[in-house]
Amino acid sequence: MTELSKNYEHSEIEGRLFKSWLDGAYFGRDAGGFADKDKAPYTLVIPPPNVTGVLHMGHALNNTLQDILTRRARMQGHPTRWILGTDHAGIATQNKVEQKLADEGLTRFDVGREAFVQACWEWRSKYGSTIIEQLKGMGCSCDYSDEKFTMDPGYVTAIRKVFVDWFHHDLIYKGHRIINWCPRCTTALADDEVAHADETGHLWYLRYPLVQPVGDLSYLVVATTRPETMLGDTGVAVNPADERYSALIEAGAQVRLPLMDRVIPVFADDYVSVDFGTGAVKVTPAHDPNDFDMGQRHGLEQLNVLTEGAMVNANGGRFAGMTREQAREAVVAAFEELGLLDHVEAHQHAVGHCYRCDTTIEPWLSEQWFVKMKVLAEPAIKAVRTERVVFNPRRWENVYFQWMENIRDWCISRQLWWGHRIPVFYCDACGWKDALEEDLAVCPTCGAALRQDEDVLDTWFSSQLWPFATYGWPDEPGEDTAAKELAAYYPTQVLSTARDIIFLWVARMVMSSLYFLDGEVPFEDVIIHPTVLDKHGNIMSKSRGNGIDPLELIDEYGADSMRFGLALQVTGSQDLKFDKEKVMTLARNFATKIWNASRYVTMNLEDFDQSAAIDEKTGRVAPLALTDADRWILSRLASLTAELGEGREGYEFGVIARALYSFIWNEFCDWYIEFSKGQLALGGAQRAAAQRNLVFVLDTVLRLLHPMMPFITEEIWQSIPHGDSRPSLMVAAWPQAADYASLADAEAERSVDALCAVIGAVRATQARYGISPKQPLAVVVKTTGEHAALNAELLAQQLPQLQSLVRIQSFEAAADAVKPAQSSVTIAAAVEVYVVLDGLVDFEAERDRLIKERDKKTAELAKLEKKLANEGFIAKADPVVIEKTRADAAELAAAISQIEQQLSDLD
RNA sequence: GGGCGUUUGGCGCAGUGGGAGCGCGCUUCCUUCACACGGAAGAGGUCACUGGUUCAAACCCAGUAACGCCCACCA
Repeated sequence: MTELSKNYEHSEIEGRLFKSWLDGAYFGRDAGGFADKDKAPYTLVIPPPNVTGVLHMGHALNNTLQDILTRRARMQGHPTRWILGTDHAGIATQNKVEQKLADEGLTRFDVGREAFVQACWEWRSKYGSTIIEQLKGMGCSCDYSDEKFTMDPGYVTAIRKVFVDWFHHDLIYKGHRIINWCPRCTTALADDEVAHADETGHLWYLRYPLVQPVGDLSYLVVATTRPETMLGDTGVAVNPADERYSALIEAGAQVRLPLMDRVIPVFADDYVSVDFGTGAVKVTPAHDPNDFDMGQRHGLEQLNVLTEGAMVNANGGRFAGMTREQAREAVVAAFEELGLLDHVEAHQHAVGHCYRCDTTIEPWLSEQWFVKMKVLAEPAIKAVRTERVVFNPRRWENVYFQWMENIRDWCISRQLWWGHRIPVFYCDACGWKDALEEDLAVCPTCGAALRQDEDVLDTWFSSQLWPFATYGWPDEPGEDTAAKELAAYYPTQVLSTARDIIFLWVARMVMSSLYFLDGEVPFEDVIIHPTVLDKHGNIMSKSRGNGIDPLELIDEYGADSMRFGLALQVTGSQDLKFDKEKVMTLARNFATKIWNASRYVTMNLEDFDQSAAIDEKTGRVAPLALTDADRWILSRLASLTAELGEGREGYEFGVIARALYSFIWNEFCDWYIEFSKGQLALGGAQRAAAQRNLVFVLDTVLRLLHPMMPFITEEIWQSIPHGDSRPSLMVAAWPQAADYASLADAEAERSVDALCAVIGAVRATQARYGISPKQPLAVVVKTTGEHAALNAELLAQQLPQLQSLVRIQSFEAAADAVKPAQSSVTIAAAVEVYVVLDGLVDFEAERDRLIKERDKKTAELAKLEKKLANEGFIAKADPVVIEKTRADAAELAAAISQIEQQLSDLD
């Protein structure tokens, strides 16, 4: 047992305690030997942070929540494991390494694929564990002894098994089509990796001359937001029902494409809407997905005019070599020069951007690998419909359904070097090709050298296997370790993550798990946590410069305060506006309060007889309900343990944090500690009981608070004589509500409520008349209501507690007490409190106050009487409510007549 | 164009049918032996608006408005 220092210094304790937890091996499944093997296991997988990642507020929140769940489950005795690891993060990591090369004036092509991949591995070993260290700084109780990585050898095996299986079941195929292309990353992206943003651009109206005039028409006007793509136009489309153009269709009209001098057909297609633009659409099959479809339907040529870096290629004639931005300007200028620019309008439209580098996406025609999603999605939809997987809050299920029900094939190939290379092998000699789980050098049919596909897989393709690949699935031949682990610990209990990866990640884990693990779901619950916004409600972003660095918060306020501050603000429906000053001050003050309350407890234990307080069965200090104050705080503690819900109620982090805050501050500190001062001063049995209860209540709340504030609770817990033999609070037993239920005590609560009312009345009287708190006062209390006689007795017994809070000259409590002369009156729920003011105050002020009080109560009474006069209320309301209303009205009426009486007494 | 969320005292937020709460800030008082990152007493709100259901609505229903987020191939 150590003495608690005068001030709470988070920086002094955090590192030391974390090390002691590591040394105790509490982060593993058996919690250093303290887990209860008979209990159900509890497992969650961390959303693997990118190796390029540094802790941001979203991580701070998400990992706080996961650690709360993990620590609570561990204390409840469940064999608990929070599986840790990182994601290789294809594009992000490749960008970092390319940037490093660029600093040396090199590109990846200069060093070659092999050396580049090697450089990525080196980068990862150098920087990839940054975020892991930051998680430790937060106090996260992940299983650090077995860290996973999405490119571990076992993970590679998993990837290849998945790919080969889907390939052989025709769920993976290669297709030539328009995909989202990032010209800066020079790779394809999946649809959900494209972020759309509304931008104000232009709608350019271009004139395309007809080869042969038809009627009055010598040219067509088409509207476009991307004039540079006209270089690749191979048709112009109109709606078949559009009468303006029906003559053109009948005549089989053609236009001569300006600048390119190419003759292209005018045709009719239902896709074209009559009322947008001019009703005539330029068709660029190689650069627009809709145009691609129309091109397919009408046999148009697909003319690619852009390079992979989004420069105009040789097909672009004299515009070749320009960037797409330059080409846009040049094309518009050329049209203007030719008198073919009809007009320009401002136009708002959504533009796609790369989610990794924000570059404008180019729809681009290329050969890519796709996964057929419909077949996979169906069982995944069903798993959520049947509540085998439950989202919290439930409304996110709608988002999931909406996407899953409209799912499109998933483009999984990336033109990168860092990642899982697509395991498809080709024989150029005989045309053989196949997907293989093991590399193969020569063709099995003709013996020629094989060539492996150049592309790598989308990072999310590997992430989707995370919940089971981290168990070592699939087993190496001859081993069944993973199978055993999965049988014992799969599915995991909960996955906590941000909403923006519901599609990218959550949905895909459900699909792949159902497919590869015999219909098993990857997790039972999904927590979609709020988004952390700045205090004005804006998304935190680099460009806004409004981000808050969690590391600074930890440094300045401590990890516990950050965790508590975040947890406190988690509610089901609302995003989290993070006002650093307010939240962190609140949380830090709370930590200080707990620290000081604990110091108070330890400072009053010099003669504590622990052995007399130990419960033989548990070996821990047990409570002793001696005084009403003792019985009251124990009863309140019983309520608290019941309030911290089990199961999904345990996801109500804000509710739990608030319950703990208000119990500790407003009940334990504000009242019980104050009451205890009187008891301690009395010595004997009262003192002993107070000591036991202070230790017991503090012990219990530290346990309850530990998942949210692990460091400070551990530090204090190590310093108080709770009697528990466990070496760490991390592995101490969770207070079960059932074990505390017998402490509930309605009578004690009533008694202390009355006492608090008396104290409140005296304090208010002092404040009102400017009487010094040091001035001892004569106080008479008349108890009223149902338990008047008993309450009078109970109050009289609490004189020591009363005296710890207010200076008393004399005290009397009785059901038939009489108001002393020259006294003020305060009427509360079950008591009328008279404070003798003889010679202390000006009674005119007391008169004014009483009149105000009377008027207020009269107004309240009128409200209740109106209600009671309402026939509907009497006929239909719950009898209990009616009874309560009647009682309240009677009480008010009595109070008013009391006040009237006092007013006349003043005369 | 669809969908979702939010709207409660100056600020940030709780509160899912029976007398409006918390923290910060504000006013007044108090540095006595846990804590001034504290204690005590106060002031401050027609719970966005309109209509409906109900004996009773911040809470349920319908609609409106503002703000925010997500999804969507109209050039």
